[in-house]
Amino acid sequence: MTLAYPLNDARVAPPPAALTGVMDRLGVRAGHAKDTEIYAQGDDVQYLYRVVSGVVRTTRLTCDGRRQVGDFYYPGDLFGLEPGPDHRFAAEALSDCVVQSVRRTTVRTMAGDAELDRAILEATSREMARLQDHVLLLGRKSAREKVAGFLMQLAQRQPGGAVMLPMGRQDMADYLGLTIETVSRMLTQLQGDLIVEFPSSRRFQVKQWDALEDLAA
Amino acid sequence: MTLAYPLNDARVAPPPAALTGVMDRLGVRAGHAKDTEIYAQGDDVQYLYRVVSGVVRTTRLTCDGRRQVGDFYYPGDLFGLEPGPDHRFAAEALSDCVVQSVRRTTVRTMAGDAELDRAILEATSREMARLQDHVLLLGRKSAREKVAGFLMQLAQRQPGGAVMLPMGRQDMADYLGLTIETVSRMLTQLQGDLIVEFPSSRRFQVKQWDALEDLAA
DNA sequence: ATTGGCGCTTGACGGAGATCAAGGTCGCGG
DNA sequence: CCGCGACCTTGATCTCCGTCAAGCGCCAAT
Repeated sequence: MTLAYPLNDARVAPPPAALTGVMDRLGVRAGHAKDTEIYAQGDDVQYLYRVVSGVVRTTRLTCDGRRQVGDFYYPGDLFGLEPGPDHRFAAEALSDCVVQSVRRTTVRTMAGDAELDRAILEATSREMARLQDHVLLLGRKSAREKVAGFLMQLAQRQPGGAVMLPMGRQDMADYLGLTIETVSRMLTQLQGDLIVEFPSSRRFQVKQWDALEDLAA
Repeated sequence: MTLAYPLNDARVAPPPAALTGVMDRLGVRAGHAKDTEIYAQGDDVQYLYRVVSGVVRTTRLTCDGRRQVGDFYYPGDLFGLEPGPDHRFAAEALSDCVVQSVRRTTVRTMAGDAELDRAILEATSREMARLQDHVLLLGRKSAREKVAGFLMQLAQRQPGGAVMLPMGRQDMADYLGLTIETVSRMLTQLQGDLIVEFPSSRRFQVKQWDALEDLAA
């Protein structure tokens, strides 16, 4: 029995081969301008999507206007994998981006091969792992830990020197269950502790990986 | 496009037929005493489980001892449906309980029928819906709203008059990302507002369903 | 170069919820 | 019936983070 859960590679690993194959062959490309909706909260779940370029975020709005960001999707990531008949989260273009999509029914009829069913299951499972991590993050972590954990996730995706932050402070805040002010304060604090360095507000570099890992807990 | 998300029936609906069939035929029953582990965090994912009697909780521990409760499972519910090769949450008997299990590999070889694959997918999807709701709950709700929402969930499961609370205050707190004191205060507050009534600490009755729904948002 | 606007940071302050510390209640074994 | 222990509630205080309000830096349009 392990007790430490330092990193979740669900976020890094590529999607299952069977799905990328279908996407490659049948995916229809469409461009989406920054901050436009790809599908809305409440829409029927009909398509399966893949990011080609740019970044996508999923969000959910409560009736009184509070916003929760579900996740961010990068080139190569699948999204729109939702269980129910309708989308509980909306998907929006975080930046100008290109997205491929195929009808779910197409995917299903292409199947019969359990191969593809299993691939969807695997992709869904990966989505679940993200959600589980998100639950722990939101439920039991301090602001500082949340922000540190978030930066670590990003840095894992873009290994090497400088890491880009495609999203603004508000998106981070809504992902972490914080306010922009708190996010900003934690960032300057982490920078003050020489754990991370921000040459500009949308770009950073990890200075002490071990300290960041410790914090993210 | 709908904006309000009052209730999630994922929690109420029965599991897919194909799986209950396999469980009925092949499930091996085992008793578990209160507060004992059914599987541990980090264990290999090998079985699929179903609650026969009693209640099960899933929990995750951070290295520094903070605890997050994943969910509570009632008779008829499937659990142990986790994506990765190892369990990220442990499962424990909340009360003395009886649990049925089948090997995943058994389930898989029984398949080939896509029927069963789809059933697992559906069950997994339902699990995801729970997680999505949990994320919203933890990220963007006040203590009062969290507790109200929790009570509503329970009441939906056990329609009719008195609702039992199988779990203690600590388990509620760890599910909601709060402390026992805060949970307790919110309960007395909700009772003071005549929204709900506690004849004893482990049993309650909803007095104003509409007010409770409003609160849960 | 000037201006305006937007996104980010910073400060001062207040409040929701955590922490610390007693009690209270209930159920069980003696 | 009594007493012990686990669980729950309640109160006092503290602290982290949210709120409110400037101020700053950067880019784009005039």
